[in-house]
Amino acid sequence: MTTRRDAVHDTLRGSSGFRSAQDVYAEMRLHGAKIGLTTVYRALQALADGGKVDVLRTDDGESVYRACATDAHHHHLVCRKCGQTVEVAGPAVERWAETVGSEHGFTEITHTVEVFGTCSSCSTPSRTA
Amino acid sequence: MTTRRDAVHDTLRGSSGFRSAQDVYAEMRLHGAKIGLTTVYRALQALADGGKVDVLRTDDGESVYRACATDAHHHHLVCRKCGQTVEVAGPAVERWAETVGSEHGFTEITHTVEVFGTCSSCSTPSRTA
DNA sequence: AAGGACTTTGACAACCGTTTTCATTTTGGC
DNA sequence: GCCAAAATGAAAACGGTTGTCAAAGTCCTT
Repeated sequence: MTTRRDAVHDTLRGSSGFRSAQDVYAEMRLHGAKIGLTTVYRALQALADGGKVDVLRTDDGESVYRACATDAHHHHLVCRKCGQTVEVAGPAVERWAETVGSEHGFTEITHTVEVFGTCSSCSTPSRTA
Repeated sequence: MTTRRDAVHDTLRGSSGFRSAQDVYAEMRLHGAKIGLTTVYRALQALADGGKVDVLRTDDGESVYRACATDAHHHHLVCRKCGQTVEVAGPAVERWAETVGSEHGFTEITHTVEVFGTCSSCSTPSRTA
């Protein structure tokens, strides 16, 4: 059954940012779910393989996952403080990547584009109190 | 002394693609260098911190390094077969990232952009014999 | 319902790249 | 030559991730 996998997917949907496998595991346990870390990893991989969630790597090599609102190709604008993420399209970037690639004789072009910044909530100094 | 660090830097310069710390270490040992893995890691970090080399993460979480021809901000077009890398500029992308970020109220925008493809040498089928 | 084959699960160990530790060596200054 | 500070590197520690494998669950057939 895919019950566990769905549970993992649901947990991910409950968050607006990217979460690590261990985050998801911890949260599920907090909410009383009976699930093992191994299963969370497997569910996340399956979800990622099926294009149900997006994956990216943090600077320290951790894989983080996020349930995307759309199946279409898109990129992310991630707040480096709170992790809040906005899905953004970048047609211009897609074209640029293709162009740059073919100019140099490369084929089967793919690309990774992620934008980081500090969101308005986090950039308001007096908001931390 | 920075002798070891220079040696690491030189080794990196001898390659046209991104190399992992362990790759660099292995190659240096092959060429008879007396150096420890720890030192290679430290040298690579120092080089990266000083902006002397570019770092990125492979899909499996390994850090790979490359000696850049320029200190200026640029991106990479990497062959997914042989690793050959071309440095590319993308002013349009820089602007796009800024625009997208500020449209959503984000500040201090940074971005990661890498383009992957198959280079002309690697895409020629009969070249493998 | 019972039996059996196949799948899923999860505790735990193994992995692997990376970082830390710490004793030793090297370097530079006096 | 001597001492203090920095660099080195072997080995241990670390941390996220993956593999192992036996136990549990599921589904189909009888």
